[in-house]
Amino acid sequence: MTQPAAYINDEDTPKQDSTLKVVPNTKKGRPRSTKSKNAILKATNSLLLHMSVQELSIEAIAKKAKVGKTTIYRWWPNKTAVVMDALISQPGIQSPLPTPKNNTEAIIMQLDKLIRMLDGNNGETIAQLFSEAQADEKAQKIFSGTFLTPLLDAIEFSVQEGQKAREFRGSLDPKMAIDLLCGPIFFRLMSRPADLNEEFRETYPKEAVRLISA
Amino acid sequence: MTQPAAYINDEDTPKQDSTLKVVPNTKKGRPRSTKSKNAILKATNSLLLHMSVQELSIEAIAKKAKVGKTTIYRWWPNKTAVVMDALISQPGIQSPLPTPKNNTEAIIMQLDKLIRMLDGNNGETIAQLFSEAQADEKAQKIFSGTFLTPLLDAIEFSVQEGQKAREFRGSLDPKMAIDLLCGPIFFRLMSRPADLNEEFRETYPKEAVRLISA
DNA sequence: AAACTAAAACGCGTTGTTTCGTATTTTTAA
DNA sequence: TTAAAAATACGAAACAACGCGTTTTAGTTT
Repeated sequence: MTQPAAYINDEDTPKQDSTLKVVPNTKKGRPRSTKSKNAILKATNSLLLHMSVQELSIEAIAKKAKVGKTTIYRWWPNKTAVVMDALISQPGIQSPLPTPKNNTEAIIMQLDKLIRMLDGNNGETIAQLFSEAQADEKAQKIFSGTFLTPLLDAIEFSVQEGQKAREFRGSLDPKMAIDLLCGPIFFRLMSRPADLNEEFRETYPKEAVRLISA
Repeated sequence: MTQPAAYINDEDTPKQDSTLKVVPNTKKGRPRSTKSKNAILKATNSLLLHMSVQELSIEAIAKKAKVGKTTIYRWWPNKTAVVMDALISQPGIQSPLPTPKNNTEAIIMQLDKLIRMLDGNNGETIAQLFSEAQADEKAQKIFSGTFLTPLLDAIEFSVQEGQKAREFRGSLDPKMAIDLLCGPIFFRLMSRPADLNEEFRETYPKEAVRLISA
């Protein structure tokens, strides 16, 4: 499966990344402040309740977190990375799924989880990150690597397993299947986010999996 | 059906709009320069071949079109409106469809046309406008009013007609049908635009209409 | 006379970077 | 064992660069 973005480090195991951010690979000197890091992520989530990703500025985060801008720029390559980190640092956002009894159920559970994640304020933020990624290559890499690709890979895996097991139509291109399954969700997120509600969450996943069934 | 955005005027029939732009309602004095208008739209399209909507600035348009910024701001409320106008001013972008023999065919033709429009540079631009609309209410109004709503209304109309004629499943919520039909297209546009190619255009519309068929 | 035109300059706010003096931790060496 | 040195972190402040929408100016077209 996909690795987490390399600029996200465990507190004690810094790693290297060629494209995103150069992280010191020694342990000399003063270690970074966990307090500052947490304050930054917390401030980011707090500010995102009242403004868009685009409106959010590094300056505002620094001010709210009572932290220097330098500290932020030292640890994240850009705003997208900070916001992405803040998102996934929220408790409950990456709750594991129970074991499905077949691939149909697996798909349904994954779609249900996705819709839950996109319902509400986090959904707005993710839509804005997705948007920002359209024109900004760095943002694109971070958004894809941290969020989109892992998500789609997991679904593609279930699709392929389901095709092997003859639960799903084998003639269907897996990429097409992903678009059929996820496209409507993201489209609704971006065009009528208010309709991404409980009713949709209860009806859509079953409907969607029907579309790819054998 | 939906009206075009009111800031888009015929050369000789200026209209009023409360929200977007106040347009003079008399015919006294010097009329606006058609040359300037065309130069602005042409310069916008030209610049968009090499940069994103976000990178594009009103200043750059004015410079390229050899026009004062004042002239642009007098006739369009913001960048989104200029870009939207430039897009639809392109020849062939709003080619009328031949008369379909039933609603199934109507849907297929509409989807085919949409995919054609989104394939290539215009697709990138539309994705960027869609993105910009996520966080900017003015951009949202212009994008929806000029592009998205008319498109979706037309498809919804065909869906409902098809349901009356028992071509499509009557149990399906029309909004859901629209998401099923258009979602995958826009999702592919924003996640893997290179895959919005001829093969997709030939396979997807037929696949999609199958999903809502009775 | 009225409404337009291009061009230039304006103040404002935001951006990412750099510089500053200081704090904390590890390494070195007495 | 302990104390100085080296390394890296920290927050605050100042920086230049940029695009924004507005205003001013002087000239043009109907």
